[in-house]
Amino acid sequence: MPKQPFHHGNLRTELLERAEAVLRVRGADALSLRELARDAGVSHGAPRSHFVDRSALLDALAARGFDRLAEAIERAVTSLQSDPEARREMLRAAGGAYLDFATHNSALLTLMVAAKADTPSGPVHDAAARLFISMTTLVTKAIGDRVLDAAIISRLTLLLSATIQGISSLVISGRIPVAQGDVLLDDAVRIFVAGALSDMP
Amino acid sequence: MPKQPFHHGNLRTELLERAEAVLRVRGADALSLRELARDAGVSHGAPRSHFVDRSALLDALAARGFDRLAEAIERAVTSLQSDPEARREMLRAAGGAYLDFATHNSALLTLMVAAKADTPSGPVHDAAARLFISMTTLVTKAIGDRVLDAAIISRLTLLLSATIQGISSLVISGRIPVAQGDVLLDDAVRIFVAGALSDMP
DNA sequence: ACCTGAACACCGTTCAAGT
DNA sequence: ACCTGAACACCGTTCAAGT
Repeated sequence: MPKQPFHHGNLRTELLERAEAVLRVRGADALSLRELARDAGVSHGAPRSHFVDRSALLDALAARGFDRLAEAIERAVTSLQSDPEARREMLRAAGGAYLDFATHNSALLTLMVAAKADTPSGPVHDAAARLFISMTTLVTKAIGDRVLDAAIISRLTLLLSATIQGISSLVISGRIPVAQGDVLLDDAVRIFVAGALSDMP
Repeated sequence: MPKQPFHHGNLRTELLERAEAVLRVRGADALSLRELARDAGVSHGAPRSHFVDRSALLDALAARGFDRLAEAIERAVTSLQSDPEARREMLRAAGGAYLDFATHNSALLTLMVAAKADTPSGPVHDAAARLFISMTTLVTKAIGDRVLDAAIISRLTLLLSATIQGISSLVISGRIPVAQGDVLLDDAVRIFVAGALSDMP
C-alpha cells in the first residue's frame, strides 16, 4: 500500500482539523491554505476541491464552532436539568460554558461572531440558528412556570446571548481578566432573572 | 513646486484615512499596505516609516475608532444631560449611538473589538480605556441619587457595555436586522435599570 | 470526483541607499 | 527623519491535465 495514495480520502476533515489547531495557536491571520495543504501532504491546489476559497474554509470552521459551542452548552446544562429549582443555575452554567469555550477557542469564536450571514441558509447561518434554538429552549426552561409569548422569549434569548457574547469578547480581547468575566456573568444572570422575568411587557 | 515632493508631509494621517475608507467598503481582509501606498502616491516601503507592520496600522485604526465612538456617544448624550428625569433615556441614547456607529463602521468595530490589549498602555488599550471612562461617567449620572461603590459602578458599566456590544455584533453579522437591535436595546436598558439599579449587592 | 503542478498577480517585510 | 526601490519569501486563485 502506497504511503501517499492519490486520493487522500479524508482531506476535507483533515484540513479543518489542522486549521483549528493553527487557529488556536497562531490566530486567523496565520491561516494559509498552502501551508495547510503542505502539512497534509497534498498539493497546494488540492484544498480547492473541498473549499472554493479561503473564506469558505473560514466559514466551515465557524459553522463547526457553533455546533461545538452548542454541544458544550448543552453538556453543561443537562446535569442541572433534573433540579426544578435550578433556573438561575442553568443560565449561569450556560454562560460559564460559553465563556469557557471563548477562552479556549478565542480566535475561533472571533471568527464565528464576525462571520457574516448574508446568505440565508449558508452553513454559518444554519449552525448559528441551531445554537440559537438550543439557547431558546434553555431560556424557556429557565422561565419555567411563567408562560410568555414566543416573540418575547426570542427577545430574551437574544438579549442574554448578546450579553454573554459581549462579556466573552471583553475577556478574549484582554480588556478584563477571566475572573472578572465570571463576576459579570453572575451579575448578568441575576439582573436578567430579576429584571427580565418580572418586568417584560 | 513639484507635484510629488520627497516628503509627503502627512503620510501617516492620509494612510489612516484611506485605510478607513477601504475598511468601510471592502473590509479588513482587503486592506493592503502596498495598495494604500500606491493610492497615496508613495513607494510601497514608505508606510514602514509610520507603522512597523500591518498590524500596527490596524491597531492605530482601532484606537482611532474607539475615540470616534466615544465622541459619538458623548454627542448623543449631551443633549439630554439637562433633563434630570432622563436617566433611562441617556443610557438608551448611548446604546443607540453605539449601534449606529456599529452599522456604519462594521468592519472597524469588528477590528476594535478583536484588537487584543496584551500590551498594557498600547494605543488600543488606552483608547479603549478612554471609552470605558466615558461610559462610567455616563452610568454614574444615570444612577443619579443612588450612591454606589466605585467597584460596583465599574461592574455595571462593563455589563452594560458588553450587552450593547453583543447586540451590535448580532446586527453587524446579519443575525438580526437593525430594527430588532433597537428593540433589544430598549429591553436591555429597561432590564438594566429595573434589575441592576435595584438589586445590586 | 479528486488531485497535480505550472502560471499569474499580488502580498508583507527587510534593508541599503538616497534626500 | 522620511522615503525609494530592489530583493526575498510567501500568498490565493485559476486551470489544463492527470488518475
